[in-house]
This record gives sequence, structure tokens and C-alpha cells, in this order.
Amino acid sequence: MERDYPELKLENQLCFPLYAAAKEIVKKYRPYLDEINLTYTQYIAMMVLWEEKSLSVKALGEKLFLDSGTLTPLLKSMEQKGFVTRHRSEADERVLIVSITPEGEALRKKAADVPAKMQSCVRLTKEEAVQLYSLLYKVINDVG
Amino acid sequence: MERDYPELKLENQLCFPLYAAAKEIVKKYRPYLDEINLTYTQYIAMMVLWEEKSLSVKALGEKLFLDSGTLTPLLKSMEQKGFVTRHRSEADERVLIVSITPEGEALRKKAADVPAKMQSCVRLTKEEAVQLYSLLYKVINDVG
DNA sequence: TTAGAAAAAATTGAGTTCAATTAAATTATA
DNA sequence: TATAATTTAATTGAACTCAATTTTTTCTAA
Repeated sequence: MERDYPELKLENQLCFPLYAAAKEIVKKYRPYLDEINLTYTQYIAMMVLWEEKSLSVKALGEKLFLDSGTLTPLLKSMEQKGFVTRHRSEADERVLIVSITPEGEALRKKAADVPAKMQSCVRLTKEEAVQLYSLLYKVINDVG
Repeated sequence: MERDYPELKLENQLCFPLYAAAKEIVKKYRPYLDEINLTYTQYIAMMVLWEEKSLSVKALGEKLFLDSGTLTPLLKSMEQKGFVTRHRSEADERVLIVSITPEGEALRKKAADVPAKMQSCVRLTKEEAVQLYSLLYKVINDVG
């Protein structure tokens, strides 16, 4: 008896457009981020650092949903580029503190027009964007 | 003069929850897919193959938004596992045809309960899921 | 106080992703 | 027809991601 399995059709998945949209959007960032010598993952790490100035790898990982397996090489590369420094906490030697450098701060100005350039790529109305944002955070917070 | 740069705050980005949600969802699949010896990318490739039975690498790539750099090693691995075969088209030797095997077909039955298991992880209402689906495809189709 | 548990990063290995290039086959054109 | 352009996969290299393990440090409890 041949079954149809509609639940296994690609077009009936919610995960697939999520996966595909994320990938395509990140790809869109590339030319803009190339100009400021950042990858997408480095870019979101810099967003945290522009706000926080200094925090532990663990704290950064919680904000970005990334672990040390991803962050250790990422932060070493960003240190090489001069955007951050890495040093152990004196209070607790297990903790590695990542801090923004003046070069990292300076990058903020150059990055300031990236969000606007990206917004023009994603042609959603303001309402749609707000709705999408809200649904995505619902997914993130629910998937516990 | 110190600026605030709200447009560069992580919580004001649309791309970040998209990136994070996609990552978290794919991670959620892992235990279920481990049981049927597939990775997430292999799983979506199988979804296409369960429908199409046979198609070119190019056609598969267009459906999945993936190129040969990703698909070539992926399909070799799936061939190793016995789920697909790979052979050149006789009409056009440039084209590599991927075809599902009986083992690949048999996997469909085992995969049939994966979508239901995942749906219980993502606690959106039916209406929210429909809305999210629609917005995501809008993003995918717009990002040209 | 000291052994054991817990916490934080780093490391390792498998797999994914993409840009750029290469190789082979096919199609188009001069 | 012969050459050039195009198409399709494969390859290469850089980067990301995560699970699992290891190392170091700190905390806890006997």
C-alpha cells in the first residue's frame, strides 16, 4: 500500500523556509560585511561588544546561542584583526574576558549603514517585519 | 560625540532571530534524525527524493538552495549509506542524476513520525505557524 | 582539609556552507 | 566546422557549528 506522506513534503515544513531564509539572508550580508572585514558571526559578536564593551565567552555565547567550540576560534580571529582582546579574569581564572579595542570601536561607525542596506534587501512592510520578529522570538524561547 | 547606534543593537535586528531560530530548530531535529541515520541536510534532501525519486544535482540544489560544493560530499555520504545512487545522465554527461534506492524508500516509513515530534517542540498555534510560514517564504522570494 | 563535583574554555572531529576555481561536456556562433 | 561561450559537477580552501572530550580552576561536602 503506497502512502503519500504529506507530512514529509518539503513544502509542508516550517523548518525548511526557516533554514533557507536564514541562509539566504546571511549570504546577502556578505558583500557589506566584506567591506568592513567581518564575517556574519563576527558581526553579531561585534554587536554585543559595541554594547557591552567587555564580557566573558560564556556570556557572549548565551547571547548569540553559540558555544566555545565556535567562539574560541572566532574570537582568536577577531583578536588577530585587532578588534578585541582576550584575557583571563583575575577573579576567576577559568573565565576568559573578551574586550573591545579602539579599533573595534572605530568599526562601529563603518558598520552603521549595514542595517539600512540590508533592510532594502528584505522587502517586508514594517508590520510584517514586526510580526516576523515576534514569531521568531516565540520559536526561540519555546524551543527549550 | 558618542552615538547610540540603535540600528546596530542585536535586539533590533531581524536577521539575528532568524539565524538563531533556524539554528535552534535544526539542533532540535538531531536526536530524531540520529535514529534514522540522517543529518538535517540529508533529511531535507531525502524529502525531495521521496517525492521525485530521481533528479539532477542542479535540480536538487535549486530546491534546497544549495550548490554542488555542499551537495557533492553530501550525496556521496548518502550513497555510502545506501539511500541513493549517483550516475551520469546518458543524454548529457555533465549532468549527475541522483536516484533513491529501496533502502531510501524504506527510510520514509521510519521518518514519518519525525514531523509530529518536531511540531510538539515548536509551540506555535496553527495560525502563528501559517503566518510564520508565509512571512518566511516572502523573505526567501524577495531576497533576490 | 581534601576528595569529588561543577564550571569555563579549549580542543577534536564530523559535517555544513559558500566563494572561487577547475574540468568536462554541450551549445552557440563566427 | 572550429572556436568560443555556457553549463554542470567536482574540487579547494576558509569559516562556522555542534557534540563530545579534555584541561584547568573553583566550589562543595564529607
